[in-house]
Order: sequence, then C-alpha cells, then structure tokens
Amino acid sequence: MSGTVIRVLIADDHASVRAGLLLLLGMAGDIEVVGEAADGALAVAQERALRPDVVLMDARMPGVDGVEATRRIVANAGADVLMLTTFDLDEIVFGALKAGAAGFLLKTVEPQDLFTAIRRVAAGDGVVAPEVTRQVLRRFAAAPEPGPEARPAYAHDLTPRETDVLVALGQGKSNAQIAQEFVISLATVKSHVSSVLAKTGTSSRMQAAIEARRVGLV
Amino acid sequence: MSGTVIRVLIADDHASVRAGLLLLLGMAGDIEVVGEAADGALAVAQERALRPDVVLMDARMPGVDGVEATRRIVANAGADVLMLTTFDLDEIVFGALKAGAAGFLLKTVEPQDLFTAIRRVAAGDGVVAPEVTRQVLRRFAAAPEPGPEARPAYAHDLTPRETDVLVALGQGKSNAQIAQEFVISLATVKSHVSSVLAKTGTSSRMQAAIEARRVGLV
DNA sequence: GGGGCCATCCCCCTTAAGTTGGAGGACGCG
DNA sequence: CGCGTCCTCCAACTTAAGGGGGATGGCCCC
Repeated sequence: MSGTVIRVLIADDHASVRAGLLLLLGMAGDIEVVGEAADGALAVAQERALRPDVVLMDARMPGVDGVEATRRIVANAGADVLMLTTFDLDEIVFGALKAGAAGFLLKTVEPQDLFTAIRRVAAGDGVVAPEVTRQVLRRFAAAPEPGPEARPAYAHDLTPRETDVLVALGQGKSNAQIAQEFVISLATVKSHVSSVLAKTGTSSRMQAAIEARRVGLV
Repeated sequence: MSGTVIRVLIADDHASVRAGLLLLLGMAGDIEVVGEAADGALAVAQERALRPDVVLMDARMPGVDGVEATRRIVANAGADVLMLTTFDLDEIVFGALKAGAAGFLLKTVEPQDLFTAIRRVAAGDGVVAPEVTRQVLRRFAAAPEPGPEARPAYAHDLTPRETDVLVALGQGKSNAQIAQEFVISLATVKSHVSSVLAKTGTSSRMQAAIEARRVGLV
C-alpha cells in the first residue's frame, strides 16, 4: 500500500507486549509501527484514523475483543488484520477467520516468520500458523459433506427432466409452480415427482427437497 | 511414522517431473522416496502396498486424477497427501482440500519450502501455499453466513412450541409424525403449523422447512 | 422396424395439508 | 381477580399431494 514501508498498528491489552512488538518490528527495516491500541474499540478507532496497512491484533482483550474488532475493521473495508494470539483454541481460530482476518499466528512465532507473515498479509496473501492450518483444513473438509457416504447414487438413474424436478423440489416449489416453470401439465409433474421419490428412496417431497439440498443440487 | 526418515510416494504423470522430484528429495537427507505412480489409480494402489508417510500428488493426471485419488486414500485412512500442482484454480484447490488433502503447494515452491512442507505434513500439520491461503480464508469467511442480514426476525415472535414445530418441519416430518413426537393431537399440530407459516411469512411447510434450515434451526 | 426409454398427459382414488372459527384450561402479571 | 398469552383440542371445509393404473408420440439403437 505505502510503497516500500509497511505501516502497522499494534492492538494488545498488555503494554509490555506492545513494547516488545514495537522493538521487534523496528528491527525489520521495512516495517513501521504507526500506532498502538489497548483494546478492541481503540483498535477500530485507530485503524480508521491512521489507515495502517496491517493490524496486529491480539484475540483476547477487555471490552471489544480482537475478533469483534476484526469484524468491524473488515466490514469497513479497512486494513488487513493479522490475528496474534497465545491459544489455538478452535473458538478463537474460527472466530477470527470468519470475522475476515487475513492471517492467524501464535505468539510463539519466530521473529523472522512474523516479519514474513506481515509482508505477506500486506501483499494481500493469507497466513495461517502451521499448527492451526491442520484444524482449518479439517474443518474445511468436514463442512460440505458429512463423511465418506452422502454421494447421490441415484443421480445416475435420474433422467434430465427428473433432475429438473428434484431441483425445483429443493427450492420448495409446489407441483403447480413446477408445472408453470417447465410449461408442462400438473399431471406430468406428478409423474416426475413420483419417479423422483421412488429413485431417491424418499417418501415425500419434503424429504426429497432435503435430499436435493444436502447433495448440493440447489 | 517411520522414526527419523519420512517415506514418500510420488504421483505425477510426467516422468521428468518424477525424476526431478526424486533427485530433489534425495538431497533432503531425511526423506526417502519409496515409490512412484504415473496416474491416480496407480497412486492409490501404491499407497496401499508401500504404506508411505506422505504422498506427493499431482492434481492433473490421466484417468483417475489427483483429487479423486486423494479422496480414496483419505477415505481409506491412508497416508497424508500433499497436493502439488501448477495451477491455483479454485476448482483444484477446494477440490483437493475437500478431498481431505493435508497440504496444497504450487510447483513454483522453493526446494527448502517443499522439504519443510513434507516434514510438517508427516508430523500431522497442514500446509497451504501462501498464494492460495488467501483463497481458502476468503471461502472460509464467506461460507457460514451469506451476509449481514439473514437473521430470523420472526424468531422472537415464535412461541416455544412453535419453534419445536418449525424444527420438526425442517427435518421433513409430517404433521402426524410431529404429533407423535410431541404427544399432541394432529389438530394441535395443524394449529401450530399455521401459526408458524404466518409468522415466518411462508405459505407452505416446504418453504418453512427451507427457512428453518437456512437459519440453522436444524 | 420393432423395443426400449423418455416425456407428456389423462382419470380415479386416498390421504395429507392448510384454513377458518371456535373453545377450554393453565399460567403469569398487574 | 381479570386479562392476556400460550397450549391444547375440535369440526368442517378446500386444496395439494401422491399412488395406481394406462395411453400417446418422439427418439435412438440394434
């Protein structure tokens, strides 16, 4: 953002930590600490006033915590936030990432790695501590599909038209609405719905709709 | 897994790439290449036969591709898979991660970083190339909640019983099933359903069910 | 050119869903 | 206590859903 020097705002409730980071970052050469904040509310205010490139944010702070502060800064299209915390608790990690943090590091990080991380975040990249990357990947892999099963085996048996109907079912449409959408008669829709129910192994349009959504047809 | 030496299987359809990786990994000292595979199907078979600690998997391969091979290896509780690819296309990245890959690197990676990545994956950590970490974080932040809105305004108006019913609706249950579940009469269920439809602004149990799922009531 | 698959439509029937309008009992609160 | 809210239930009605047949025409492939 600012050419060669990266402007950083430090947010941590412990004065000693701020002082330590201040000294440490001063050794980097291409990093300039432009401000400090002792809590989340101050961090948000300082970010708006100082327009830093990166905010080094502690997760645990009195009042408005780091996660909430991150959410506000990101919502305001502000600086990139690098969350720096002592604990890799799921709650904090995922809270921070959902809040839109650009990076997540543990305070056990080596100085060189911290510098690298700040530079990467400033460049628009993301950074996640190796120790927590695994948690993130696991969550990522787990989120979309519950497990090894869950694949639409029936998908191969459904005719194109039936698939259309199943999608419409997933959208909560009535037979009449489906008939209108595809310009066919109500009787035809019923035929297709019956086929879909049989092939998907469901016994009501409700369950079929849930199936359709579960497998991502909607 | 194997004490001090990390056993690696290389899967890539280009013989020259395999040869290059073989030479490169030989320089690491603590890494031993125990096998090679030219396509996904072979990779899965080799993994089962050789039981490596880490599989270096190319994403693009003829026949069974790297993503599908990864899915099969992970489903079988096999080795950790480190995906190595030329392109950081969303499709490949998210496909690999959803398949359960433990890491994702670009082929532009520096040898030292590749060694480090292999060691981390072998240690059970996750690794994601800095260039793609940002994509992952963005997806992560976007996935859970569509946006600032989407909160159930009507949730405050729903009585406890009505909420029960809405949840049941979201599970695709019929009025009769709901009556049985809560040990009330069918008539009562109908009353509650009507109230729920009115308060949620929906006009059919289908739409109410979708609403219930959308706001996370199920 | 005959068979199979698909999409379309029809009739009849049973059951579920949803509406309307009411009514009684339990509980809490001023 | 009186009032309001909630939960419970009922009856009667209209509409939608779903099953069980059966029929037609188009299309593709052997």
